[in-house]
Amino acid sequence: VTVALEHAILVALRERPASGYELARRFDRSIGFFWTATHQQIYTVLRRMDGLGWVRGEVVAQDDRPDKKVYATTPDGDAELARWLGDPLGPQPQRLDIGVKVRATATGDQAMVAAVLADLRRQRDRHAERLAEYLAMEVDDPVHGLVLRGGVMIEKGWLEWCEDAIRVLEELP
Amino acid sequence: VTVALEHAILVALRERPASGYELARRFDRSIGFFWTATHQQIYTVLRRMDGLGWVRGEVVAQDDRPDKKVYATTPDGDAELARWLGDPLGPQPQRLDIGVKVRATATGDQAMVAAVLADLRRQRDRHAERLAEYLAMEVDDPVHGLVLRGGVMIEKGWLEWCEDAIRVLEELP
DNA sequence: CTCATCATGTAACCAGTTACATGATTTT
DNA sequence: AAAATCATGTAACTGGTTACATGATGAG
Repeated sequence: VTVALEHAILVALRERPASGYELARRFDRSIGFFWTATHQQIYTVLRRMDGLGWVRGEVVAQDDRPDKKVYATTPDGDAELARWLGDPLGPQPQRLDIGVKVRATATGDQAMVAAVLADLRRQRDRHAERLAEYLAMEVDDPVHGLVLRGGVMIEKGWLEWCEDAIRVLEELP
Repeated sequence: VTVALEHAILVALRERPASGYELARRFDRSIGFFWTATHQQIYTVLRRMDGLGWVRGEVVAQDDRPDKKVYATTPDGDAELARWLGDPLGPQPQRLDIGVKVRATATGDQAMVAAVLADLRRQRDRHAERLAEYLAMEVDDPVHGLVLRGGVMIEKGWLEWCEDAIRVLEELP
């Protein structure tokens, strides 16, 4: 295993043991800055990790809600995480749809430019929204602050770039 | 088809017709800012696109080198590109290994912090390198300039964040 | 009684990666 | 003769997405 959801889950479970359902919600928030995952995938991977002995799940009965299976990391899981941390990361693959779209306008007609402009405006608004969300968050832990600043940096960068792109495409021909 | 390599290839072929081999090299450079692809994948996808009628390949004999198959977009391919451009992009999935690694240090021991620091320094150097590369490039086309500024923005942002992260992790406990 | 939330899964599919393979031509 | 570059592919695998499915519990 080189790099996958497994390690993100190990990190999350070390912060606090959780059920698949709870993990899925945490992957929509803080951890989701850097990694997203659906509940289907999380359940599947948790079972595999249990089989590998990296985590151990325990059924917890609940009165007011359906029962849940709470997972925690094992020493083997911690060892695997340490191994992965020591493994240097390769170059991150870039995959940016909006960049491809913008590039298409270099040889595109009026209609294509208009379509990309519409998408750029949507994208700009989305980044502005997320930036506002991040700026409203407060954290005490220095590492979480660092992670948050990463999110702010990304959103701010893209927001400015979208505005730049809109300006360029509007004044194109 | 919602969003995939196909559209990046259509954009590239509209800029200039090319063989699979040539495309693969262009995906290592300019287009690679926003999309990467191996030659294996490119050949496979080109054949499928030929089957769909989005591109048409023509064998070109060469004296000094092996023959090649040069592809160009067709009207159907252009139509498919226009359709995709009009289709609003969904939220881009974030997947950032280094962010997961940094977050692991929040509950990690000394050895884990040291491992992540080492990776952060490697990552920082890589971003600095790429930033220098981008800053050395010159373009005339306004759209290509825009795309290049996007690359600069990303690299600069990550470079600063890596430095931030190194500072935080060094002064941690 | 119905809807929202909590909770857990299976199955089919797809895009992309990795490993393997072949052959022409040019340069050293 | 060997190595580098140009050129094109196939096959197996894997991580992740999408669609489908079920059931408990509590709130209105």
